[in-house]
Amino acid sequence: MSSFRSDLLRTLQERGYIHQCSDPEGLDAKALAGPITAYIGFDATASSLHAGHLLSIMMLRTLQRTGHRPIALMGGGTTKIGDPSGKDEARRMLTDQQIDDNIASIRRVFGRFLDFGAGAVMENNASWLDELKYIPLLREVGPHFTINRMLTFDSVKLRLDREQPLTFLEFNYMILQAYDFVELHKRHNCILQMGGSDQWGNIVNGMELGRRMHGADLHALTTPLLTTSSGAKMGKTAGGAVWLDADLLAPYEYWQYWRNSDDGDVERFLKLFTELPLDEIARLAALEGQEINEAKKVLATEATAMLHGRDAAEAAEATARTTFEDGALAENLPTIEIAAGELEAGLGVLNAFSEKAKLVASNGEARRQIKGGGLKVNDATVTDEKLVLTPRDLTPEGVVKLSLGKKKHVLLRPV
RNA sequence: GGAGGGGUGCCCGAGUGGUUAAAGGGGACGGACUGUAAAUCCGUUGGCUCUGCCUACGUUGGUUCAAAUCCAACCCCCUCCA
Repeated sequence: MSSFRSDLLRTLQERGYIHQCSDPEGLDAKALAGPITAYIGFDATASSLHAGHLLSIMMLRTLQRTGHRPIALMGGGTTKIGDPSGKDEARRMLTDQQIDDNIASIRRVFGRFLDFGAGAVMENNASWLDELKYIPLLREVGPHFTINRMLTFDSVKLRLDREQPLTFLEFNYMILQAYDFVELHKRHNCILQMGGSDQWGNIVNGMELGRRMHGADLHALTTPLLTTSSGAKMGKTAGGAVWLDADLLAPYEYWQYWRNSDDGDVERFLKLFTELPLDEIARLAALEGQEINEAKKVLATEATAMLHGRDAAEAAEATARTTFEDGALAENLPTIEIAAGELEAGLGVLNAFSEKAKLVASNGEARRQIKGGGLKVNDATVTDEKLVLTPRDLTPEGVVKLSLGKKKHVLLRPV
C-alpha cells in the first residue's frame, strides 16, 4: 500500500489524508492511466464553510493539482429534506432561495481552492433529486438495496442496538446519497467518492449501487476523523466556528487560529493544510521547545495565504509580530470606528468593551472580566468599571486599544 | 388508543413549597505559570441605569403571604402494552 505509483494517491498517502480506501491498487492504476473524476458532498444548510470542511476541500484541491477533476457536490436537494441526524433541534426548513444563497456564498470559498475554469465542477444534487419520481425510483434503485444489508451498516446498527428510533426518512437518506454517486458517474464519469470516515458506509452504498445498476467500477476513499491533540473537533473556537469567509472571520483571526494550534498538531496540520514540500515540513516538525513557534507561524501564514491570499497572510503575520513580539501597537488589528463625539462626551469602559468592541457579550461580563483583571485599555489593566474613556486616552496613532486577555485586541478609532 | 417515566441555565445533571440566579460536572472565558502551546492551580460563568431591580426551571392558568417545587389543562420526548 505504501508504493502508490500515481501522483494522486502517493500525495494523499504521504500527507495523511487517507483513512480507508477501497481497492487501492485498482484506483492507483486508474489514476496513473489518466485523469479521473472524484467528488465530495457538502451540506448546504449553513451560509459558509468552516475549518471543519477544510480537509475535504484540500483533498479536492490535491486532486486538481495532480491533474484530475474534482467535483464539489452541494446537497441542495438533500438539504430540503433536512438532515435528520441533528435530532434534538427542530429541523430548520430552508427555502430554495436560502439554499441557493448559501450555495452561491460557498462557491466563493471554493473558488479560492479550486480552479473552476480548469475543469473543477460544482454540482447541486437538487438538479436531479428534485426531478425524482417515487415509483420509478423504487423500481430502478429499490431492487438493489436489501433491507438485510442496510441493517448491517454501522449508522443503522448503532441506532438499533441502542434501541433508538431510526426513521424511514433516514433510511432514504442513505439511498439518495448512493444515488448521487451513480448520477455523478452517469453525468461526469465520476469514479471516486471521498469523504470523512463517518461517510464510509454511505460511500460504499453508492459504489454498490453503481455496480449493480450499471456494472460501474467505483471507488471510495475516506479521510481520518480530524480532532486536535486535545480531542476537540476541528473548526470551533470560543467565538464559534472558524469561518472560511473573510466577512465572517477576518484573515488576522484566521491566522491566529492556526498560530494557536497545539504543539502536537503542528506536523499533521502542516501536511494537511499547507502545500509545503514534505522535507520542509520535516524540518519544521523537528523543532523543539520554544522553537516550534516558528513552525506554527509558518503553518498560520501558509494556511491563511491559501484562503485569503499571500498579502493578507503576511499582513496578519506582521500584525501579530508587532502585537505579540514587539509589544507595540499594530495598526492592522481589528478596528472599530466610533463617532468622535462619543469619545469627547466620555465613553464608559463597559460600553466600549461590550457595545463597541464586542469583546464581551454584555456589560455584566465586562464587569466580571474587570474583577478578574482581564480587560486592558492601552495595555493598562482596567481596575475601575466606572472608568470613562476620553480623547486623552487616544494613543499617538489616534486610537484606543482595548484588550481582552492577552490575545484579543480591538482598536477604537474615532472618525 | 392504554399504562408508566420525563422536559431545569451553553451541555449533562441535582433540587421537589421559602435560606434557589438554582448543587455538582463538562465546556467556555479570565488570572497565575509558560512559548500567543499543553498540563496544572485559582477565579468567573442570566440581564440591567447593580448595596437595588428585572427575567428564568416545556406552555398556559390556578392554589399560596411565598412555587422549579403543589393542582389543572395543553404541547413535546422516551419506555412498555395494543
